[in-house]
Amino acid sequence: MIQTYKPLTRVVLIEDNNDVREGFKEIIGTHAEYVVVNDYPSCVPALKKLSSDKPDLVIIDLEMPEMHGIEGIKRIKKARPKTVILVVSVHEDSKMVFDALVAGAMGYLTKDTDPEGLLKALDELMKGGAPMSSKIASLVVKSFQRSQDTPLSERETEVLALLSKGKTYHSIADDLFISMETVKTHIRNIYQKLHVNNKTDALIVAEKDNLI
Amino acid sequence: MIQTYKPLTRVVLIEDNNDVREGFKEIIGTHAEYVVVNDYPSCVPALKKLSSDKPDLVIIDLEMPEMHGIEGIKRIKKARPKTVILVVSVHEDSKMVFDALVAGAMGYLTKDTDPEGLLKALDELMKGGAPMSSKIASLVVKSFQRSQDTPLSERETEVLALLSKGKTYHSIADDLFISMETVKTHIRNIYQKLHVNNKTDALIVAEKDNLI
DNA sequence: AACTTATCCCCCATTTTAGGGGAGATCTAG
DNA sequence: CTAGATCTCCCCTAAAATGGGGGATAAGTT
Repeated sequence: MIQTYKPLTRVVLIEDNNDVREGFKEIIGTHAEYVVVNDYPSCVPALKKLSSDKPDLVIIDLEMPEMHGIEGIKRIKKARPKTVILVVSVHEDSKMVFDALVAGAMGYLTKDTDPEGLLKALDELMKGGAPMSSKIASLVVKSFQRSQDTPLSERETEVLALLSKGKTYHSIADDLFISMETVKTHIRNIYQKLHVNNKTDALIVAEKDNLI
Repeated sequence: MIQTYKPLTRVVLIEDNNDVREGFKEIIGTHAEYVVVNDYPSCVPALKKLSSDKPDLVIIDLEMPEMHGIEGIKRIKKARPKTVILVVSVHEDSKMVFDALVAGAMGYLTKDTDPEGLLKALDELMKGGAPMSSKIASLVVKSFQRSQDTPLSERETEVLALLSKGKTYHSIADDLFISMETVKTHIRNIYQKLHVNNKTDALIVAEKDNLI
């Protein structure tokens, strides 16, 4: 019998805790479509073996010795851009989550995920989805939403948003169909309300307070 | 018997297709924790009744007559910031999705979602999650990731990223511990590579090509 | 050897920004 | 109805920032 139909998904695990790693291996082993080709306690050996392991999917922890998982994700994506990466971490703080996604992770589970949840996430990933634990998903969605209590008026917010895209007063004026003088006035008022006196500081405050 | 424990979650439906709306009503009616206090074929009447409906959760379509769902979301969030909003739409294009999330939606389902999926999403929302169909989730996650094939070097990308935050050459130099002259050189090279000759255009290209 | 990258320097003109003044129209809230 | 906020526009001026041109050196890669 010739097996050409549906090749197995090659999985690599990178997780420094031996028990957790073995647990993952066992869980994934129960699923017929996945094969764990290798597992490592650190990114360093995993990166060395990338070209022979040829993983379709990497499950990676973040807090690990030798090399941080975020750095590992970057290097894996650089070497093999098509590899799908799933983070399994205890961290639920936004910086860690966003850094991981920016680095190239497509999914992010917290460690309290149960076996079924893990397998479901793998299936979700392989069909092009982006599985996330609920806290992670809400972090991500909230990152799109701006603060509801802003000192700025709607028009000012609009001007600040264009300013943040690197537009000059002149092009903001064109975009909003108003004169450059009006743009200047808005910006002066914005600076006053945000207690700053230049563009850079205004954008730092805007970023911090989620005004745009 | 005094009922103080676990008040029902008040749900409002806004969906112009009568069949779909009735379907949702029926599905949600099967769940003991939710009560559909009202349902509307348009945002306009829904907004008028907001203060008496007092919804904890609004399920809303996007393409509707009289007022677009995005605008409806904005107004609902403005009037009742704590209301949780779930979009159920056929649209899977990124602009629509991001506009909805920016406007204040916490979840986004496509219309092929089955009844169990809908109820699961509601539960997820009420415990602070952000349920999304898998295509939507992957759109959202991908929005964090930058293009893998950039003409820019790592350092140049770094400089461009700081430029995009509104930093001046001087503060970029400080941030990267290099001289301002070096920053200028990097920026000149960036402009050449991106075929532009000013900051605004560079950032437009960067945005379009996902370089930062 | 040629190329890319990252770093730094000079000169110079133009563009952009910021701060000061004021003013009229509209709208909202007290 | 009045006071405040918002949005619009104008004048003047000076400082800050940008961009374009010319280099150069050192490290690293192909």
